Amino acid sequence: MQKVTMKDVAKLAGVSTSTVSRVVSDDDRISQDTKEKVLEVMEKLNYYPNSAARSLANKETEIIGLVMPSYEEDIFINPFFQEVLKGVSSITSKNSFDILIATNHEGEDDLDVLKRIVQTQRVDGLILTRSKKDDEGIKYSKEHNIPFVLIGSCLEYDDIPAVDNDNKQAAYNLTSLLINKGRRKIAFISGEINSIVTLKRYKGYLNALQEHDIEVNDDYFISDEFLEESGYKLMSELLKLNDKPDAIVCADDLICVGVLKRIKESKKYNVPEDIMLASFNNTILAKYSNPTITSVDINSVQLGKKASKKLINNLNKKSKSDNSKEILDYKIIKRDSTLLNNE
Amino acid sequence: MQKVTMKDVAKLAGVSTSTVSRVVSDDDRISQDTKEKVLEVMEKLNYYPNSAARSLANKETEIIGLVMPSYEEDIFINPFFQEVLKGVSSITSKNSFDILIATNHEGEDDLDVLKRIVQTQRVDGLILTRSKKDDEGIKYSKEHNIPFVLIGSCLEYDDIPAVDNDNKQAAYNLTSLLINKGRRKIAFISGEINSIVTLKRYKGYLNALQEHDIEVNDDYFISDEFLEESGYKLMSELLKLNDKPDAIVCADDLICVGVLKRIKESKKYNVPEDIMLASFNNTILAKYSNPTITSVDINSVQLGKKASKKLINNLNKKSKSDNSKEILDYKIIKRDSTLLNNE
DNA sequence: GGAATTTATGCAAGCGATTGCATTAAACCT
DNA sequence: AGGTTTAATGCAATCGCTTGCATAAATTCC
Repeated sequence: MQKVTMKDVAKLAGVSTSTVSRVVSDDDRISQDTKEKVLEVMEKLNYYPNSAARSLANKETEIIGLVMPSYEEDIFINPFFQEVLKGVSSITSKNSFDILIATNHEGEDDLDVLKRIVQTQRVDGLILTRSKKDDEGIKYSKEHNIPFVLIGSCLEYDDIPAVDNDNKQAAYNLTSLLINKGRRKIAFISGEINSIVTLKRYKGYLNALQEHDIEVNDDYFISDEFLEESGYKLMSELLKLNDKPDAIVCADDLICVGVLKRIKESKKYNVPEDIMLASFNNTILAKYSNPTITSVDINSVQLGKKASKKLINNLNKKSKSDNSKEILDYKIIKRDSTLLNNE
Repeated sequence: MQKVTMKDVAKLAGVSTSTVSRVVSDDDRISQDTKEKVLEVMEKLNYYPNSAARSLANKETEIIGLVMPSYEEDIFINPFFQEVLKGVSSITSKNSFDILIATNHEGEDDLDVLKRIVQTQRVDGLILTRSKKDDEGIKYSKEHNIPFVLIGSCLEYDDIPAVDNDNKQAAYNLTSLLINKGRRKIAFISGEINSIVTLKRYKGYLNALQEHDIEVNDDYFISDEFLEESGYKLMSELLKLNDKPDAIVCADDLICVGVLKRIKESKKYNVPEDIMLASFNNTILAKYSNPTITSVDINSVQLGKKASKKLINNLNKKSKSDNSKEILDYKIIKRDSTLLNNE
């Protein structure tokens, strides 16, 4: 079946394609009468403008790209991603944008994907997540003047549009909570070490230790990936130590769940009695694991929402773009993994 | 900065744009020499073909649309979705496709979204999920000859490309497992009642009861949505009954987790001693809840993979499309929610 | 060595929209 | 009434790429 084009509509309505085009984009130079007539014909013919032709002519796709770095191997399994997506989609849907999930094609690395979808002009803008140190994606986007918003932070530039939480402060508070429960041997287990969010959380953790005059034990800082298996593996390492930790701060729930699994398997230690656990992101995992896990609610859905709002705003106004950084609230959700019976 | 176009490449390489285009699409009519020369220039100029122009000319977008019905209010929160996405993305990335997440724009219903992204020619094909009775999306896609693959089943047509599990059999087996543990008062809690997957699972449940001469109690079949809160709410209903169930089959882990929460809050009943729980989808939730939940692993990632493979195959060959249905394995993962201590 | 193939490339017409500018008709002045 | 605005629409170029067909050059054949 042949697609209905603007020409068909124009002919049937007895106007030119320019007029149809102007009706579609609701140009106010068109008289009410013609507008109605054209709309009627459009309805009748079941006309939809071809989006490729449209993009080609006006250089807008009404698509925004969501980029998740693949160094988090199983990014698609971390509930954090899903919550961000949820937030993003709620905003894009209100603004007639669609979402393109950028995935690495065979042989591409992260930067390649980004380059590809931007240069081929598949998207109008980007939402970047999980930045790392000297993040190439951010650098590239900035240098090439590509509209984007970062969910997270960036150490190299401070004039990039972003939304984030105060992860350092959150980590400080989370660690302090453990310290206030009397723990002194606190480990920090993290994912990818170059991820900014990890670094910030680590810093907050260190600050808390220092502030309470607790000596930093190098054995207590280990990292791998943002995966459950990593948590499991890393916890095995910790259990080999002579001086085992009595509390652990995890950089992510998924990791924490792995840690917890390993502890349970040891059959020698209990959470929270022997080892307290505290984590980040407050995903559904923290809520339902056993015991439930104290976790920092970073407001992931909101991060997605704010980021897409900001991006869309910047896309719409052709003027100076808003390069500010927005800091969202966080909240430590206290659960059983840090709650002793006698409390 | 002006974008580099095919013209620029052509000029610098001293050839026509046709030649450049043919190099891009790796046409074998081009001599090795020119090919190399052109590629060199492309590299040098950092050329990427404009995807809108490309789509406009050849009517292909290399994007596939992933459609999740919004009646699952919080579809983006159900880990099932994420696992499917993971599977899909692993395949698309190997085949140079990108994924468009279709979300309802303001004022649109599910069918509208589908129509829009198809008619505006934003995507080459669709992956539909979670079909319901008289599913309009399927009907529309079929009637309009739109390439698509369904994850799930469809009662109305049997010649549509699909991948699914034998949910009826799985439910039968799952229910039988409970019966074999001596349970007779088995309830079935489900999401959206018109969802095909729910219907099939319900049928399997009924079959199991009948086969074991257990009378069907209408009070034991209740449904709402695919949400945790629904499970919570529905369980409250069940607890009001005089004759309370001693086992529950849930149509989805998310629901089950809500059910479990409600049971725990009652402080009167224990899982699995008083009430056994069995569920579907074997998401990360089932694995980490307390107690862990027996759940049917439906191989969600694989569903996503197979579906996208099938779709891409159908897109590539212009010949007769493969309208077969593929049934994937499932596996009941037995966990604590059906495991008595004395076993 | 010239006809017949084969191989490699270019020409130019699309693809289906948008948009600056020109045009015409209607409305407004004085 | 004649000139000037203003409003409504059309013309035609353009966006950047693909592709059927024509053409030119190189190769093969007898």
